[in-house]
Amino acid sequence: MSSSTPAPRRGNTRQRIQDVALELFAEQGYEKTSLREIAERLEVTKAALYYHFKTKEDILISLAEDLTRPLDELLEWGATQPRTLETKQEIMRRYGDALAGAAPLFRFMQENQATVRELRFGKDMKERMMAMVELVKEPEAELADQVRAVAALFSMHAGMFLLQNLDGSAEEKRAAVLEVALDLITQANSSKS
Amino acid sequence: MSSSTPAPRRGNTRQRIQDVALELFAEQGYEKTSLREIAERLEVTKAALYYHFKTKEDILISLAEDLTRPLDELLEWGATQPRTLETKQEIMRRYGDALAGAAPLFRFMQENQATVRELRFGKDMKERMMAMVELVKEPEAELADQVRAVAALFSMHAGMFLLQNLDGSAEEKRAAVLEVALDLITQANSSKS
Amino acid sequence: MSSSTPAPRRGNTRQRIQDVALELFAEQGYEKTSLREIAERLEVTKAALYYHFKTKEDILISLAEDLTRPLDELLEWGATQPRTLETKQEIMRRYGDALAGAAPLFRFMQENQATVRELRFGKDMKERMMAMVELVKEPEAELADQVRAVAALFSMHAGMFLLQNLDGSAEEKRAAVLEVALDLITQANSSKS
Amino acid sequence: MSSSTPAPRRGNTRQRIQDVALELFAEQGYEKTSLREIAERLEVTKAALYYHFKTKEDILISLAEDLTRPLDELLEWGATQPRTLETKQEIMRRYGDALAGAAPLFRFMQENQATVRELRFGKDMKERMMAMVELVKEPEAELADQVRAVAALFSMHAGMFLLQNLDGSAEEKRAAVLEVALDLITQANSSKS
DNA sequence: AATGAATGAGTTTTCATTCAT
DNA sequence: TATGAATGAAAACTCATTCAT
Repeated sequence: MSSSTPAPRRGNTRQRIQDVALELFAEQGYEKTSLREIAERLEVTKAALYYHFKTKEDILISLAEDLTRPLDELLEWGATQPRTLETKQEIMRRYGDALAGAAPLFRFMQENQATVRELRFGKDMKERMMAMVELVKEPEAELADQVRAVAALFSMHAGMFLLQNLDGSAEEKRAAVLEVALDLITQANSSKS
Repeated sequence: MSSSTPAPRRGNTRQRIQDVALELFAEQGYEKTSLREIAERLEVTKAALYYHFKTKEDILISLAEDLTRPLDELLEWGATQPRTLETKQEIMRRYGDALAGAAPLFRFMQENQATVRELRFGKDMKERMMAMVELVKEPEAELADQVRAVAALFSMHAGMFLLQNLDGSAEEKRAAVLEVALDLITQANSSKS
Repeated sequence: MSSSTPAPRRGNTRQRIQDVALELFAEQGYEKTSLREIAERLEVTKAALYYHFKTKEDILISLAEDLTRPLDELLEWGATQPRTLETKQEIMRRYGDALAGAAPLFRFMQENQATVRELRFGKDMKERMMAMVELVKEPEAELADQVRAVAALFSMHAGMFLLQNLDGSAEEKRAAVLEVALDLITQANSSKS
Repeated sequence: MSSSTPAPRRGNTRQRIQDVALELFAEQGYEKTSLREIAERLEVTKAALYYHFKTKEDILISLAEDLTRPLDELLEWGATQPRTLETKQEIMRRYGDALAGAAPLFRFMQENQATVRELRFGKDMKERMMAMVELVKEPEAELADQVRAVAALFSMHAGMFLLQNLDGSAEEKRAAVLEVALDLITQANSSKS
């Protein structure tokens, strides 16, 4: 009603909870992070968290949705495109963007699979990955090419945490990762089966 | 067949604890698995666990060591070999064997990274991976080729859990994964830098 | 009389915990008293104790502070007074009052020295006693007179628990103890060194 | 049968247990000292302790007896002597010797009263002290003189732990303590009632 | 004279969650 | 939009003790 950027400490608590929770979950894992810790860091009481989220798991789910949404959008978009090599490459590019845009979240999901798996969309997670693979491989690809498609996707994940230790600028690295991934996709799609 | 007494309870309890623990940790994650659960499944008391392991974490560590050992042996072996393409390929092959030999353990480590990271050899885990990368890439490889080396290794991990859903026999799949990995290594080492 | 609900459970829980804890600690010792016991006697859950005190030790510390405070006040007061015999006698009198005012606490501290010693102010306890001794003896007193000062203080402690068995009214006994203590102080300060 | 000093590591385990136990009990208190700790320091197993003592408490009792014995002997001896001032002074001297001879034990008993009290001879402990008081005071002494007798005894205890911080050689200090104690006894016995 | 393996009962502590205000 | 006070359930861990060998 008044200004477009609302008062800094008003109504944004829900968001702040998510931010802090993600930070702590990512740092120490979901189970090792207690609501007390989150509340303390926010300087509110635990009970306040319950005003905004029904359970601890709900916080996690709300976070996970932020991650799944762009992924699902990408899957939807991909489904409507022609199954050309160009489309596949574009999908990989967009996948890379999605990853980069939600890096900590992605990292967290990867490092807490055991937890996330139970989360009623953990199965989904795997299914989503399989759906991605479907989108970027040839329908009747032979095994090795399927593996290449999988490898392309996972290389991008791996890029997120192992490549930190390599030298080169972040952009250079992203570019290199993408290059390799696109390469793999190209190979996977060029067999004369 | 021979004895009739309920359970011989020989000197194998320590081993049995490790087995059950691995099974449960892998299934539900480390933090969600309580010592009570482990003890119950073994039909001993919690206190018995503490006779064999000083803490819960100690159980995990003892398991992790079973995983790290073959990896370290491979790293040592690799360090003594000539840095030829053949060696690198052999390293990948052996890496695949190590992975297959300790599959549940590996899977567990991957799905519980957040937990394992704290474990004083979590850092090491990353370092070990970096050391592996060093072994299979060219000393002065350009970024894309470094990424290829990383991708080769991670593809093998990915193989362990995403490929379950693909069809084909286990051996076929292992072979396909290896093929792609070797391919990547070969490419990574064939740049005319 | 007024309300009919089981227990008003107002904002006095913290205080009630301290009361019950002191009672039980004094009766059975700190280590032998479990939080379960305290909680049961208060008809709250163990967790409620943890709402008010971060650890069991914290309860003990909070109690100990109630004892140390008057003592420290006395030490401060003593430090500002002229070092006359009258002052010293007044210090002893006040010391006696402090003792009487916190008798169960004092008794507890005395009977649980082994525990209290670790408590980061256990050393302090001894130091405090030494500071008291400093206040009531001559600066350059010879050994025997120093001992007399010590004896004066300790007689007052002894008075608290051994004299229970003697006959005579409580006041008579307190008076007798004080008489002896003042006597000792007087002697300790009358040597023509 | 063979030599008078038996083989150093033969049959003396019981004694060694007592030594270590006393040391640890004195340092950390009885309850805080676990049998595991004692066993570890002796480099035997917990079960070995049970070969020599039926329970943990038994170890404590065996220690306590070492303390009570000289005290009881002194009480007996005192009972057979004429009730003169000289006797009383001699009792104090002997009491001082007993204290010095079993210093750590005495210290321990003092710092763990809460525990020792339950020990079926804890009551006894107090009774013993009262018996000592009886021996060194006049039968019909007035209250102040009774207090003086008590103070004399307790000064000797106090001497054991507070005087550590005073300077002067150990002998000098013992002598000073004894002087004060004898003084108090003399005063206590010189009233013209 | 001692050990290896285990137990039962307990301990302190932590956590997610609730609810009246 | 929150808080203060509490709970129930469970966790990890410890301890004294036992007993077959």
